[in-house]
Amino acid sequence: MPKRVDHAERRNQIARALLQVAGRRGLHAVGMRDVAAEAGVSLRLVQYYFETKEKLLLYGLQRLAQGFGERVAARLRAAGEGAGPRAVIEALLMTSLPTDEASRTFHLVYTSYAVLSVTDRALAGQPFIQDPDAAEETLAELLRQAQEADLTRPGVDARKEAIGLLAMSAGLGTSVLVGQRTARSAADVLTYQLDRIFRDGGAGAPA
Amino acid sequence: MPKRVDHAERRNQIARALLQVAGRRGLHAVGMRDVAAEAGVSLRLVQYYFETKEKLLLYGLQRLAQGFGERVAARLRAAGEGAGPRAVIEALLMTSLPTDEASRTFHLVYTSYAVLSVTDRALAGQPFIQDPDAAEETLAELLRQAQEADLTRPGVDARKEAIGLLAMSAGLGTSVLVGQRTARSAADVLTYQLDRIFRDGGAGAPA
DNA sequence: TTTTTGATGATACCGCCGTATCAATTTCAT
DNA sequence: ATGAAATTGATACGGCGGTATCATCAAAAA
Repeated sequence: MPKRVDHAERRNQIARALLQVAGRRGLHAVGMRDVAAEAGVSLRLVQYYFETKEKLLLYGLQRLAQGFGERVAARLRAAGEGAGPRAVIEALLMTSLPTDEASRTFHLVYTSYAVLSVTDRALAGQPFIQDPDAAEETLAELLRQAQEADLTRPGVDARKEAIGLLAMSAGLGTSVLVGQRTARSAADVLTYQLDRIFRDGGAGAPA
Repeated sequence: MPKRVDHAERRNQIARALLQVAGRRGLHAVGMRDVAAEAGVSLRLVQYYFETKEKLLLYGLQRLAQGFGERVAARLRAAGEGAGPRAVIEALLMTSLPTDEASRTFHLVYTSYAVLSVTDRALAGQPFIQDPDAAEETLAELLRQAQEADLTRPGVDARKEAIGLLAMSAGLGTSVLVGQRTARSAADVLTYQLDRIFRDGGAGAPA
């Protein structure tokens, strides 16, 4: 009968616009009108697909996390098939560092969301304990596997290392974002930690 | 001549009010009127001491960093006089974790400032590379001293560890803030790292 | 007591932002 | 073509937030 349009695709297009503007001018400075303009669409249409701004933000957050997951997966694919635990862990940690535009936006906007979630009830729900929790679990499991394969040095606590590494990469990401240090030096610090955890001879062995 | 009032004290009072409101409702939600109400003062007076909101924010940021420094110093004093390098480092790292109301506010507001500084030119200046840079330098120097005193395990890179520890404590602080983990478990992770860096037998030795 | 400074009050301007309204118009599968 | 869905347009409301104005009152030092 009528005009058929992929609803989900439109929503993603608009959410993408939201993240682009947020990455450029900061999430706090993003208005509905800005999103509409960035998406090349009328303000009315943004209201049409997301009745309220809050819903738009929520959906944007989901898309942001999803995009991050896809970038991790892509990096893993690029690392080859039977990549060892260290390569997987490296992919996970390095992807969150603000190197290119995508990861920069991710880090900035994600941090903005995190700050908002502390005080705003609407965002305080699951979205901010779900994804990081999953990452922690994944990383801890990878470290445990590495231990069983005798790839790690003695005295390594898988869970504590997982928590520490994720926190460190997040903190490093922020320092890169604010211009305190380069992405390169941040990556070096992470590599240093991995060299400490893993035995010599693995991928990306120490100098 | 006329009524004499401690100008600096009034400014601090107002700035304190700003930080209190920011810690409660988030920095993004703080208005001039809120600050005035929190300080028990008229809106007009806030304009009187800080002509513009931007100046108020800048001054608030300074006060925030200053308050943090004072809390570190206090914790050091409490740790005793001739505290070893590890105790000093612990004081530095643990103070930034959101345990009580003061440190919680510090972390939240400081992170908000950091996010803003990425996109807003007014805040993008020194204030965000100055203090963290100083902390990094201090920490690196402390680690070097510990190395010379043979208190550390072999293979420790003082600077990389300094950078890593600061980033980790910042990241852990955020995860505590958003409710992902407790301050206690975050502290455990930091202790674990210090146990790894320092030889056994120092203050706060491993179990 | 006068004079200078601190402090207040009420109020308004202006602009932005989220939201709402409603009619009009384009697009397409049937 | 026709009818349902998609999309737009113009526009407005109400609220809030930073800033400005100006007159006024209080206080304390000279």
